[in-house]
Amino acid sequence: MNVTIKDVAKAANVSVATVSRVLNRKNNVSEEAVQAVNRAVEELGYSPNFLGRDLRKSETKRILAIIASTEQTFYSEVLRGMQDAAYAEGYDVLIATTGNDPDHEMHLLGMLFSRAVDAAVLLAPKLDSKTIYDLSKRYRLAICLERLDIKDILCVTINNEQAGYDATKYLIGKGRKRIGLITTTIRSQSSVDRENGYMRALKDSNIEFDPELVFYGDYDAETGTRACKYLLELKNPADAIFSISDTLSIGAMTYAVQHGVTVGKDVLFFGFDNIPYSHMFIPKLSTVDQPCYLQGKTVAEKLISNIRNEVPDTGTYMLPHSLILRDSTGD
Amino acid sequence: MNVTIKDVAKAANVSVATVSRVLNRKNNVSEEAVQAVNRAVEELGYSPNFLGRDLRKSETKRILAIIASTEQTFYSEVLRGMQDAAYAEGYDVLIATTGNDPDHEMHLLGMLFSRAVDAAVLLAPKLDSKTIYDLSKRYRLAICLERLDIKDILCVTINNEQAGYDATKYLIGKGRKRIGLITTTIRSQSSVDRENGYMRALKDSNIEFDPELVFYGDYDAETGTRACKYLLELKNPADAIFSISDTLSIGAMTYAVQHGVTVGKDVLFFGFDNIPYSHMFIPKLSTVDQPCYLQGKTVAEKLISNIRNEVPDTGTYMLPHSLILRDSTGD
DNA sequence: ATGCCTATTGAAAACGTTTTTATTTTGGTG
DNA sequence: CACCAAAATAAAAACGTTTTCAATAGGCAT
Repeated sequence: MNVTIKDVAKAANVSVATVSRVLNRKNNVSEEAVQAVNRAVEELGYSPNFLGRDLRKSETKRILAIIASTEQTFYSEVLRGMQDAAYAEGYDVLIATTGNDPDHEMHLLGMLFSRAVDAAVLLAPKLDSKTIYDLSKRYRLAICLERLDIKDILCVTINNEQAGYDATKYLIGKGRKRIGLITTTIRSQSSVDRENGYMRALKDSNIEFDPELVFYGDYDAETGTRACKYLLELKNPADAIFSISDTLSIGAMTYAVQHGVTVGKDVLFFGFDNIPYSHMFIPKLSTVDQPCYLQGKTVAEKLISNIRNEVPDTGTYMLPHSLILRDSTGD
Repeated sequence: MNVTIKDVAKAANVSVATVSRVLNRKNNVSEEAVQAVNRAVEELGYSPNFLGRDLRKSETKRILAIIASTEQTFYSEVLRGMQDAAYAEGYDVLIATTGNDPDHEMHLLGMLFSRAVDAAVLLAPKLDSKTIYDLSKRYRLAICLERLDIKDILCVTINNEQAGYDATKYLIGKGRKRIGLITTTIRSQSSVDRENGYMRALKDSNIEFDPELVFYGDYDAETGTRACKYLLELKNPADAIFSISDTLSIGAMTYAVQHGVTVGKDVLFFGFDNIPYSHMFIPKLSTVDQPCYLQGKTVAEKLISNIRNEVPDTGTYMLPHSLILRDSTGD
């Protein structure tokens, strides 16, 4: 029914081995054969079945990027970095989403066990560290944008703790003492790290930590709005708000603007991720920038070299972040 | 090196055929054998190699969604719809991005030719219609969110022409006569359709089309900002602006707000897509809502049933859109 | 002419499954 | 106890490639 390498061989009057050699640009084949095979391929409209090839070669030249959802727009640059690096090495990057469901995450990792891809990158791991760690011993697996509390697994990220510290410290430097924190109930290592940075900055400045100033919620702007309402209506309200993501900050600022609060003066806002909207929203949001493209590129490069090398690189690479200062902190 | 079905067979003291039957839950196998095999699988940590399985079965149970980039956040819901439908049928959805490059799009479709996936959905086709059409005759291929100027290929979308008409007509109904249009230089059928709808609405209301009122640019907010500046600085400036995407509208409104223009009164704005930010941005943006999740779900369902059926459904399905009226049109 | 090396080729093995076909075992019936 | 059908199993073929191995042909030095 479907045209296979055998049909091509027959049409070109050569053996399947020769066809394969031509198709894979091996050098030890006569010009004559090359012509004949190419003509036959053209004529029959043949395109090789990778299922056969992959099986034989035991490789697919594909790597899988596992993300939570395509909603968080800031994955985009990371993925582009991965694509570029992978493509340059002859690999394709496939993306799959977990919806933050550990079971689904495991299901997708099944593609790794079953050799449907050569390697995988977790960009929002929800499985427990031990599980991931064990898997990383048997398969080519890396973490990006996050880190595990277990070391010894290839990991490309930023120092989220330090970033949280830096942002909070900046607000404190502006004379703020009641600094609210908006974070998520869904725990990720990066959130925890950012929170810890926030704590350390307070401690560092002899400001007592007030649990009332922490708001836990979802990942969307609406949560930011509710959080802001809550934080500003406290008996002892917040005079600055640090969120672990720009989306939350923007939601928060929405509330502030609509309730006559002067952003950047009455209350300062600091976000995280430097998403495109953070500088489109008025007032513009101060935020922490992380090198998305570079993280993606780096993790793909290292992972692919791990595929090739016998002993894999299991290091942790923390790329530099930076503070972007805009209207929302009065800059 | 790696544990295969043979090793399991040996360990369980049965034939590979029996192992396969157990693993695939065939009924004609004794309870005894089931136990033995399961024990062996457990012991050896075996997980089947899909390259072998896929080759033999000539199917992968995976479908590929090809998008431009993960940046346009509104793909997210479409993909979720596809996932849900696919997952329910035992399929996985893989996502790959083209960056609007037709060559890369073709490269990705190679996964279809080479049987690395069972079917594919194009969500932002950049290849020419004829090429796609020809491919759709040989492989399971569908279009979503867009349509081709060639019929007779499975396609799930909305009536973009009508939607463009509706939005423009609404602005006209508000007494506007100088209606600007912000659109993209990158041509997609949906953009063209929306533009045509805009034209038809003008004609319908005996407003002469003025090419000066059309601004072509990129897909980002910054373009919207520039466009707005241009449209408001015309000798005969715009009193309403319809953009083919919310991102453009938001960029445009950013300019208006910053230059003392009262949005929803001095100038009306109408967007497209109803992205989350459209109602977070202040003022809130009036926009066209399209049923993203449903389009994704529908196309996946129909495509999978096409995989199964001998003669495929090649119909075009236009799902209903609706106008969302908010601040930016003074509602 | 003979032998040897190299370039090119074809036959066949291999990859790890599923499925078909053939064989053995089981259990029930006369 | 013999027979048969049904159930369970094993052996082998099949999927479409790549790669190994062996064989052939041709060119060159002796």
